[in-house]
Amino acid sequence: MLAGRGLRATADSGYCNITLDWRPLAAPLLAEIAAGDFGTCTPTGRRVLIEHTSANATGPFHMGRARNPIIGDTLARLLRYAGDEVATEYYVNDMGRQAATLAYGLRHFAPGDAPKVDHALVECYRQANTALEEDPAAKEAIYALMERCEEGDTEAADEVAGAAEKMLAGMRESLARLGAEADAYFHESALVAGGAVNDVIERLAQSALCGDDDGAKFLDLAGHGIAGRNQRFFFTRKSGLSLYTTRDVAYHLDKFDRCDMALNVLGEDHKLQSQLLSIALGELDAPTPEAVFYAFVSLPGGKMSTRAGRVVYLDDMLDEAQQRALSELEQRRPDMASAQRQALATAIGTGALRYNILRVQAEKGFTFRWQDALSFEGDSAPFTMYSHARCCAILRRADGTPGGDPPSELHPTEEALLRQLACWPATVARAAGERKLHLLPPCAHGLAGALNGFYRDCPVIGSDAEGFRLALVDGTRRVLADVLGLLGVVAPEEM
RNA sequence: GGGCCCGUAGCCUAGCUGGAAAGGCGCCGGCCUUCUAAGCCGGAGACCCGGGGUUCGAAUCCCCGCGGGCCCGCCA
Repeated sequence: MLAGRGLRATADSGYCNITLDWRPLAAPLLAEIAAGDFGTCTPTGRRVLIEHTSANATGPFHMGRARNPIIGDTLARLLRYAGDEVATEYYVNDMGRQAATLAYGLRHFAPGDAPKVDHALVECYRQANTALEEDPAAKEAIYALMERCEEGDTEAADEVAGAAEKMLAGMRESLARLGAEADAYFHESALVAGGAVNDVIERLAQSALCGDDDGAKFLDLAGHGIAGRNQRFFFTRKSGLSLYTTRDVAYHLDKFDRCDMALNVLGEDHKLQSQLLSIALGELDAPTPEAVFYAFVSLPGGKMSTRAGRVVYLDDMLDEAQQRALSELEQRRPDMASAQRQALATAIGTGALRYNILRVQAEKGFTFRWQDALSFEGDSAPFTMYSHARCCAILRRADGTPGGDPPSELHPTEEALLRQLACWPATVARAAGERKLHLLPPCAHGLAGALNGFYRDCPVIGSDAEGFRLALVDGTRRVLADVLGLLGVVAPEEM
């Protein structure tokens, strides 16, 4: 693209700076963007299965857990854009102790009076948990329920799975609000019922690393560089029943029948578990999943704790953000129809939340503060959305057609905008290749900022370079819409 | 006790395959009769946690500390 075009090199204080002449580059670049697949890659044909969220159905999402679906969903959008065939999946833990505890709670305690089902049912779970700790009879009942599930007792399995399903229904509403519902929900109970877990146990038992401690089977991982001396990875209890990771092995074997690559979005507390999973899969000569880990979100007073009542729920955060967007719109756009205003406020609120989470590198923890989370200025989703709406406003009002030669000399803000646009494919490639979602927001912000500068200095409609500038605005609009799309943020035509 | 992650202006973050420290919030001062001011322009503010080492050159790589997070169950 650069061949035969203007390039100028200068020496400045020991550095060799190369200056591009953007004028001859402008038309080809804008034509490429207008063609519609700028930044997208050629299809790879690779089937990627992204597992995200998979939170146990024990209560509503809080902001700490909300990082998972936002990262997972965005990763899916990004890899799809970059050419992969992507499916997302939520692994539903509908057996095991927590699910059995919830089932016990539903049977013995009354739900709270919150209108949303997960918020109401968490009361049952809380009380059941207290009973589990303080009442030996309750503990016995819960463990009995759990074991009956694993032994294939369908009545018990239905009760426990049903309880999880009720709670999950509420949680899924929250995911839908975020725009981060998974494509499929895979139930852990299906693995036990189908015999897949027993297969895994039999196969692992044949491993050279297999050991036995009073009937409980384990893999001896001394040779695998696992932390701590004498590390043993148990895959059955002495009763012969499976453990969580055993079932996870079965789940991954199932996944690999359906995909070429498995990508898991996990909290950093799952690092060791994930490592054990991979070793076990390796023992079975199966592929291993790739993981994206994220650090936890804390509150100014310390970590989030449901028990201590120090939590910020995702639903409350969304309500607050959308409410705030709505009152902003009421002030700024009294002319807008109220249904449209409502829809826009929803988009702005959820967009702002997603953007704020995605801005921070996954492996860095951060402290949640309402005032930061609700800031709609500067480096935020609304900033970029607003620039997109500006592009649309210009295009809506213009009569001319986009296209044509650039002016004899590009304005610095035109050049800056072209430069931002030109970076997009490389940003996509790197973000997708390195699974670095945090590269996307700065790209959106940079593009929006460049558009705003151009908007101030370069009149479009009625200018001598109207055709060219319309093409520039339209190109910006397209790329802006794509970045926002990857972030899961609506790109509004009006704001 | 051991393992992994993080530590950059008052605050939140980028930069970390080594080569001119970047953006936002907040603060100070300007800009709406011109395509939407959720915007734009200007200013103040950082010896990049500390100490060694490698290098012509370190926020970036190595070692030792300090501070914070996470993990180390026949739980999930």
